[in-house]
Amino acid sequence: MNNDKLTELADLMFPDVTKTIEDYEKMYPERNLPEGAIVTRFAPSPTGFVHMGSLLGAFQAYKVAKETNGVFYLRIEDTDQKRSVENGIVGILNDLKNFDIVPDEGMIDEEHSIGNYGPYIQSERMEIYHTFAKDLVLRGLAYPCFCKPEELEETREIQELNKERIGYYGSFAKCRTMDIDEAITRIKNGEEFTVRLKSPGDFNKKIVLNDLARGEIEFPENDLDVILIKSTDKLPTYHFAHLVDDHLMRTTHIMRGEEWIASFPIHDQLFSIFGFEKPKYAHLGLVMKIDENGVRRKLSKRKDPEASVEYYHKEGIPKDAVKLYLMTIANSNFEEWLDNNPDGDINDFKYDFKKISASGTLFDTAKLFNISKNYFGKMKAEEIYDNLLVWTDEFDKEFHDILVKHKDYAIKVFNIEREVEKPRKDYVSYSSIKNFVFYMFPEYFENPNYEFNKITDKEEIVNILNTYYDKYLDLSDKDIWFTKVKEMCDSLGYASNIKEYKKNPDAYKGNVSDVTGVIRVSLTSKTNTPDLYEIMKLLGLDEIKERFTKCINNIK
RNA sequence: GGUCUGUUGGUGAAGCGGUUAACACACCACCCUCUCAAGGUGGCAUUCACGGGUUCAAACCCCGUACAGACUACCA
Repeated sequence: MNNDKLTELADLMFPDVTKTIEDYEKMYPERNLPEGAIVTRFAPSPTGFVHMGSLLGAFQAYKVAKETNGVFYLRIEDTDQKRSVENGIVGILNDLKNFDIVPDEGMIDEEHSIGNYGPYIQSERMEIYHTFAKDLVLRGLAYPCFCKPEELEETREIQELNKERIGYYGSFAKCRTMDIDEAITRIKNGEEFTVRLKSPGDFNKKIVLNDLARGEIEFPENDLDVILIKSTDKLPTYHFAHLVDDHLMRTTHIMRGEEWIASFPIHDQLFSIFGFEKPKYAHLGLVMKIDENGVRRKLSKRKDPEASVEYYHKEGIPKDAVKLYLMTIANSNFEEWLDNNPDGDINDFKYDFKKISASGTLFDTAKLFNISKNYFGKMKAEEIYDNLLVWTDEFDKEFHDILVKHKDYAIKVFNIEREVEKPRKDYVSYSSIKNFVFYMFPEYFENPNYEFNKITDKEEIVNILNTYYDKYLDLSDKDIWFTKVKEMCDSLGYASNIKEYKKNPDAYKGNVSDVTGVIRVSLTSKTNTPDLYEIMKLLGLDEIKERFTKCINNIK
């Protein structure tokens, strides 16, 4: 009896629909992929940048797809205009690219995409969503809802007051039972409406999610008549878009943040209603931080600079170091694997859904820095030079020019204590390098700020520098260099043997380290540097003389 | 209020009924040493949020409680 009415209603609600679900099934056939191939996606809003937590998810989704010869694609979820930003897609693409994540399919710039399952931007999939929604209306499983936000708010308040479950369900779902004729009339009158699911669920029945990361989770069935299509822009809500897009794009695995666990019953119900094959789900732990008040909370892109992926790019933390860190929080057995495969490539590590940590992870920059240090420790001087050139070109032009000008010299500087058994590990990022090497470049040594500490007396400093330059300076060999330094110590009343000095400190003015300290500071302005002999050799006799003189003249 | 998730040292965590409760980062001490970094050695949870129970035996199983978090939007 109702069929004609239902058809009239459905046509009225979705005048733009010209195709059927069948048509789309044909347009987007099942992917022809090898056995076990996993199809994943990253589906951000076009906000222009990627949040650390999102990157972690994208990183894992990408990794799994690559490992199984599957597909990783980028879908833009722009159904909420408030979240959209100009050039938002390109920004996201860049952030991903900075971490070597290049989608196989999806958007490639603000307007274009690659792949056969598009459009990959939701605002262009309007008719598709409407086709699916219309099907539901025709089957009596969705209906127009004319409730105003104020009315909804009212029901909510009543529910709160009576301590009832909050939401649009059962007798609270006013439009659910509306007469079709009335609905038709109201639509014809131009009234705005949303499209709601007529949920067949029973809150007293249970469903189970078999989460890849967490095991079985039990829920009551969904009985909320959730909104599928919004009223003003006719765009779908996340829940509906998830169903339509992930089905049509043939996504096999949904890897998303744990904030989505609670809406699983809705999603599961939607897939059931359409009889679509259900994807597998892995809900990932959130990335947290401890804020100023000592409270653990979700990393926020507004408050925390380190939440933005761009931050690491600017800091010059090598992307591979960040990836190593991400992997350690993604899979808890990764660190052990790395220990056993010190030269192993991250691509050789096998991702394991069971090793996803369920609890929210505190973002630990100290750990990241440590990983980065070790990473720098393995790099060759030439590599550092090349990468630093790229980094400075973007972030420190002045330093960039100096590096270009003194290429060979700079590489030698980076090579101090590098290609040896136990290379030094002090660089944590490209941005930190300048602080470690600036004094090696005359351009940065025009007005040094000397940090003398042990020996501070001007006359003594002058005496040491002059004596050293005149009689003991010898760079022909490291042993000879140090022997000479010690000889000078003896002649000036400093202990050349530290153990001797410790036994009887009062017998001396100080010890070798105090004396080399003076030389070190006069040459570099700093008390902590790499091997002094190496530095002096690189600086050369002329520069040493100049710096000694400068020091003597400038010291207060 | 409802639904769900989580809780092992400062941090990330291993553990899945019998362990001295791995490992890594951080921290501390000592050693090495021209300074620093690195490296070496050792220390750092008598105890696994708490309270009951099951058991010869529990961080691991069961039941409560507490705390933290997520969702409960015409946001994703």
